Amino acid sequence: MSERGIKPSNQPALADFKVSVDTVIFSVDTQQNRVLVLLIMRRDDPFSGQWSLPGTLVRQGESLEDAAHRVLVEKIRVNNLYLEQLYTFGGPHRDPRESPKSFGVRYLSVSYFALVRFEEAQFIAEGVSGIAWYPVKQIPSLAFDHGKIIEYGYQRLRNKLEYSPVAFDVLPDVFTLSDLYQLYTTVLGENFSDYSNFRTRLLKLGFLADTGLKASRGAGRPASLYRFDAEAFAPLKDKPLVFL
Amino acid sequence: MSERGIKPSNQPALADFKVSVDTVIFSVDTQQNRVLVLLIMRRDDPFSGQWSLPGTLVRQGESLEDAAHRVLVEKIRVNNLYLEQLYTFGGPHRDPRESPKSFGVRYLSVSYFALVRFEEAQFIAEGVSGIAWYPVKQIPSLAFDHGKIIEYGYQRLRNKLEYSPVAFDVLPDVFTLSDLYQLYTTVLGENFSDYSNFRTRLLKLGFLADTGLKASRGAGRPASLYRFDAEAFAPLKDKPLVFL
DNA sequence: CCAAAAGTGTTTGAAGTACACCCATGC
DNA sequence: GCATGGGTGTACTTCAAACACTTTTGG
Repeated sequence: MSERGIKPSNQPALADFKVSVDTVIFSVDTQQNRVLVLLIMRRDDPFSGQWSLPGTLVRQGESLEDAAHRVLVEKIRVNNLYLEQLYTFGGPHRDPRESPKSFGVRYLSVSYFALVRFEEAQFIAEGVSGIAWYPVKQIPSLAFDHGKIIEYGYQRLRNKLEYSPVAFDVLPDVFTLSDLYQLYTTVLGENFSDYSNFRTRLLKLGFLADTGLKASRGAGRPASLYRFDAEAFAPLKDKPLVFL
Repeated sequence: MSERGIKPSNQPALADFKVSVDTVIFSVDTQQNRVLVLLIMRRDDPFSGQWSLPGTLVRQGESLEDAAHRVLVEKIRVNNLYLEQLYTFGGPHRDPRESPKSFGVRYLSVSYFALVRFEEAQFIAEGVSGIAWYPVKQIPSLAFDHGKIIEYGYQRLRNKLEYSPVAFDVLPDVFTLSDLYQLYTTVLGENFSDYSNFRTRLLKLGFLADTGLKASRGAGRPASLYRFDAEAFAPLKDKPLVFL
């Protein structure tokens, strides 16, 4: 922002960019203990036939968030998800289209981080070809630097779980405390806390409302169903709230 | 990244971008209890004559970090600072140069967050006109959306202080425990902890090495000088380390 | 000797850790 | 009744908050 719009001829040439918005969409299958990422099979060059993150190039008059939402709604048909900006990858040579033939155009990617409820997740990829959920532990080789973006996003997911209520964007509206615990162990690993202590701490925080309903799942005592109470949580926002 | 390089005519037009890198550089004057931001007076349009963040437009073949460093080294002559990416602001109409006349070119800003030691900070702005340190509490009206970027950066600074050792990127190599405490109160406010408790906690963490030297500053008992021991800190990296 | 700044110690209560144990259901 | 998963309680330890007190300097 410190150079002139019309550049004097003695100034080095500015780079021209196309900007893509690529989103790492996570979902968690607590039953099978897996964190999932939504991938899309590319149909066009470059990297045609390879898996990649869902994304698009930003159009005229469109904001970054708009572009992200456009892909989510039009292409993947996802609504109501948690979305936040992740990181911007902008080095040269990250896109093979950056050849001299294309007049030196650079491709920059603003990545986003998103979470979907697993219930909704299931029928997103269903039947449609060229779109699939992959476990984070088994991501195939991806187009561009999308592998790196996923790693970065996964790191963010683990961090966020510890100090923010993102868990409730992944869980269904109504859930049991073991669902919640399962989610945490799936993402964070086994050794973060004892179930009993996790339970007491979370309930003491006071933003889990008991619905009075019970969930009976095969054998064992039926579990109480809880709902996340956003209002009760509000005062705790910005506090150094620790779930771990 | 999901559209073709050569767009079919039935596709909506992609936006063309220039990308700027703008850096919020913080320093902390613990003596005067002030957090400072480095600002630059713009000489060119748009916003000529207004204060702004140091930044530049990315050139051909240059990475984002490269561009950030170029400004820091060439224009501001700062070396050895902590630097990390902050956020990317890319909505349309954030730059007045985005007129129809300029063929719809958009301006996107990737912002960075940086910290300088106050010792070095002082002589950066010294004598040179059009460059100055402003207390965060008294930032004037800025060019573009730079005011918003600073707010975002200041938030980051406060967060980072609580869980990462950025303090030692701001303090001199060798410092007293009250220097450290001063830094924290300056940024976080008075009520975060008692000096005596702060002291015990920090020393117990074990990454502050006593140099054996003493600092005598006027009246009062001389203070021990400490040095940040990066090796001793390494194992604590990524841990939910809390300074607060 | 007194003020100023650095550094130590003690008391108290809250919170986390690691368990052992009781409860309700399906088969 | 017994295996299975849900839920409660307790003893132990660690840690943070508050504050009183000692030490070393300059004047």
